[in-house]
Amino acid sequence: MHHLYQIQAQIITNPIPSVEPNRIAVKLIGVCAAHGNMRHGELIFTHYLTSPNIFVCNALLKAFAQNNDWRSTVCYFNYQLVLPNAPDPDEYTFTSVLKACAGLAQAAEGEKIHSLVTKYGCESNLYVKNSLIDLYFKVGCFGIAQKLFDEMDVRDVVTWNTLVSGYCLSGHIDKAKGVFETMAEKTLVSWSTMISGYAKVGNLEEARRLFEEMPERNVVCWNAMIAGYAQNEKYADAINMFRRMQQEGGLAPNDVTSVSVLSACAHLGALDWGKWIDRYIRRKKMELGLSLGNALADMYAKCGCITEARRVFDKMQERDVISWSIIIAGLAMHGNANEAFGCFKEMIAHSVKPNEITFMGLLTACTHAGLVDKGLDYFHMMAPAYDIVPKIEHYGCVVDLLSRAGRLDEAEKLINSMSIKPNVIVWGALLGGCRKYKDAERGERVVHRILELDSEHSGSYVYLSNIYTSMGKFKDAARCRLRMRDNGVMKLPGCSWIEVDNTVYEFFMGDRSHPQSEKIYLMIKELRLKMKLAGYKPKTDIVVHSIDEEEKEDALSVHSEKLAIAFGLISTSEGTTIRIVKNLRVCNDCHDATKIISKIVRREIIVRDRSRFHHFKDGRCSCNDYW
DNA sequence: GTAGGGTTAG
Repeated sequence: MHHLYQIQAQIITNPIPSVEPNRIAVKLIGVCAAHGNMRHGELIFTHYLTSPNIFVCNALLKAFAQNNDWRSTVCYFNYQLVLPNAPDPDEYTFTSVLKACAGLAQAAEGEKIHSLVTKYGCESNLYVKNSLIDLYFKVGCFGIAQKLFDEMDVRDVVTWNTLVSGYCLSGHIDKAKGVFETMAEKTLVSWSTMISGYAKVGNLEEARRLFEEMPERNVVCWNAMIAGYAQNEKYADAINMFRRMQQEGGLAPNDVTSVSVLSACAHLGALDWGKWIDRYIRRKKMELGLSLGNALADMYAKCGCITEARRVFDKMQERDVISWSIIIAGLAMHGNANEAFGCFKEMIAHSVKPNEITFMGLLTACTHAGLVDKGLDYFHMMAPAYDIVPKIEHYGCVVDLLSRAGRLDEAEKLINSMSIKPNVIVWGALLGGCRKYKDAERGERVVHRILELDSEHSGSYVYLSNIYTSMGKFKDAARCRLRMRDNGVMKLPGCSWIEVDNTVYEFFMGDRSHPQSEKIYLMIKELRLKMKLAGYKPKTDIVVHSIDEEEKEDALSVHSEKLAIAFGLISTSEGTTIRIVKNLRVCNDCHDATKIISKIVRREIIVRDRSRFHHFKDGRCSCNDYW
């Protein structure tokens, strides 16, 4: 980048008489675009050129379009139209601006440009036609796109690819497949388009089949496959694909690959892999742009390293709403509510406008710290101050906030006053409060509302049966459980992960499938003995189905996180921090047990559950038992 | 000109 400034300075102080300034500007803008520094490219255009010609105008538009800055592309195009001495747009101009319009999915603007294409006689150009087809697909006008395609006398492979991509984007995957199969010539782009098309509709088997079948592969199709897995919650598959890419592909992962893999790591809590990518990024000196920086910060936050997340965030050159939202949500997950609020203030000071997701972060920060009124303040601030209409997720959070604090009346009133139809999650949050504060009457009412919406809501059945049991209505409780079984209701099985030596091990409740299972159970037995000596009493009252005390205790001791912790203890060296990720919320008993275990074995144990992080150390937890 | 990427309640 440095030499660019030198060249530029030289031109300004010492213009080369024989060279037209526009020619130099075209080159400079090209360099700026390649470096992603369009602020500078814009400067060259606006400040150092007295009479830009068509070449330099096109170079600018192309540069913006290349950097996905579609708004600027359209903006400068419109500017060119109204400027008195500006050159007329040509087919190069239109390809750039049509791409930008497609990116913005602006139908009205697109139609306006289409008419200009005709006016300036560029409609017979193949590039322009291909761009028009793409545009019409992206604004949802399949009919017009197909008609333009049908009317063409000459089509190239890009024309066909555009058609396939258009049908994929609009969800007409079968139509896309039909076109794809009739194509005489297929390029890497054709295959990648189909692969990502299948991935987008969740058909990973078909995506994979095409991937295995294709004659050659580049980074993009590997990325499409990895991203497909990551976006369909098959995070382990995404990472496995990434491993395979390195083993057999002979291709270097790029920033897009890293973003997908980091997202998978974040979801799995696979810190070792995440750190590996971080080192890779540094080794390859990849630029920490918005996407990559955000993905990296989010990975660290979700893997329990909030300090590291903050370090990445601070190092980023540019930060957008997403960056701020990630860091706020990260702090919230770790229970650092005040820091999250501080970050929000900082964000506003940097004049970044918060979005709905930012507020989710703030609200969860309040939930995890039990700051009810602060949460209500944020909730009521959204619409008037920031023009964000609260969505069902925000209501869910606030109902949760009120319910946990025992303000059940307010919570129920809020639900009944909602302009959106409350869903199972909102009611479920209230049900949680009813359980905690033993409000059986309200609880029954809520259960009925939930079962109206979802007859397979396992939590409701379990709750109802517990209520009946505690009231001594054993027959009702039994009937409830029977109904649950008859409806085929299954509780989501508890599952925990632990990463040891770059491998993610998965444990289910009562799991005995692990090769070291015997050792694990021996460890649990030993721990249970030591815990008893330390005065720990299992909280057996939460176990519904068994009667026998001994049996209840057994059921508790094989919760998946206990298995994962036991495995962690036998397979890592003394003093190492143990990191567990869990798909459900950690139960009361496991929470107590883990606190004591951390003291007995003198280890820090970090558990990420469904909603937050618990840092167990020396018999205490960072959540202060509020979760 | 056509393919691949980041944040969202329980």
